[in-house]
Amino acid sequence: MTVVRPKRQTAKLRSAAFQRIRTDHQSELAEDYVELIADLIDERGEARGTDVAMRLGVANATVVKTLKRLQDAGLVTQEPYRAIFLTTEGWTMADNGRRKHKIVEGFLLALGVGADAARADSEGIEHHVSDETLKAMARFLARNN
Amino acid sequence: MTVVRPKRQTAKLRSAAFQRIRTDHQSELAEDYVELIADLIDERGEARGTDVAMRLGVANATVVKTLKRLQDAGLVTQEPYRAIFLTTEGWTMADNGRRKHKIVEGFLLALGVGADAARADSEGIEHHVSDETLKAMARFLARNN
DNA sequence: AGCAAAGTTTAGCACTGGCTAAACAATAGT
DNA sequence: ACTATTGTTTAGCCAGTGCTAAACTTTGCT
Repeated sequence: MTVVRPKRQTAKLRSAAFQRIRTDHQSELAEDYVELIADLIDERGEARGTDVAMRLGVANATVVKTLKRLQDAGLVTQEPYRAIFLTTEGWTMADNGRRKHKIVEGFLLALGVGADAARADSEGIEHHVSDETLKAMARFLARNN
Repeated sequence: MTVVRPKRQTAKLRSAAFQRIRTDHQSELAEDYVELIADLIDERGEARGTDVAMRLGVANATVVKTLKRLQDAGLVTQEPYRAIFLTTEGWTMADNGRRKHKIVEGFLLALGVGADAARADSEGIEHHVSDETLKAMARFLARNN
């Protein structure tokens, strides 16, 4: 049975997209946390670990552990048994995420997707949208306001 | 400092979206593998671990380990030192993924996103699109063919 | 003030998905 | 047929993200 040999040159290029997805996944969780913490602070004046756990649907202990990493990453500050704060860097990331989120969700709605699906899907899509695509969505949104 | 207390009832609902993202992530890798294996079989007649590793941009050993899991999951069959095959279930998943992929990528192109970004983004977005959103994209695509 | 309830953290486990280095198998060239 | 090259698997490491149960703080009530 004759089999075509691989073309190694093109493979490397192709893999870039997958590589981006993997690194995206790393920051994804961080963005979700930071965005959610920002929302909580805006909504209630403070963000507590339990609320984060609840909204994310994970155990308390998981949040504690993740917050430690986010703290190491310089996105968040927290004293034991206290509320969570965002650093400047954390706020930047949060605002960025929220901006993206809003565009993606609005875009889906404008496309005719129902409110529930738009909300749920935008949560996942948000992290995989390049600037270029985001601009295209914003353009569409502006045309179909 | 007065702080508004959490509303627990709504939190549970909100967390559903995040929960879906987490389960999505679990199947995401499987879908990527299976889709890629299907492509390789179609393109070259067979899929080998090395090619998968190359295209995914991942070490060979990682692929071996993952394939073992996919085999346990009933998506793939493989003998040591042999090519990889998809089970019926594997083909179903692959075809489904490729269908989705095509719609999402085509949609992004129709939206005015450049070819490179469309390809890269669709790879990531593909896994976070509900049927409803997919239908909306297909509709758009049909209108703007 | 003291104690019970509620909230938070720690400890320890499991699994996934990545890696490198070393061992092993298959293939191709002489 | 042998050997060198290439391809594949195993072994063993690490970090991330999840969990439960137990320990420890804080808070609120009498």
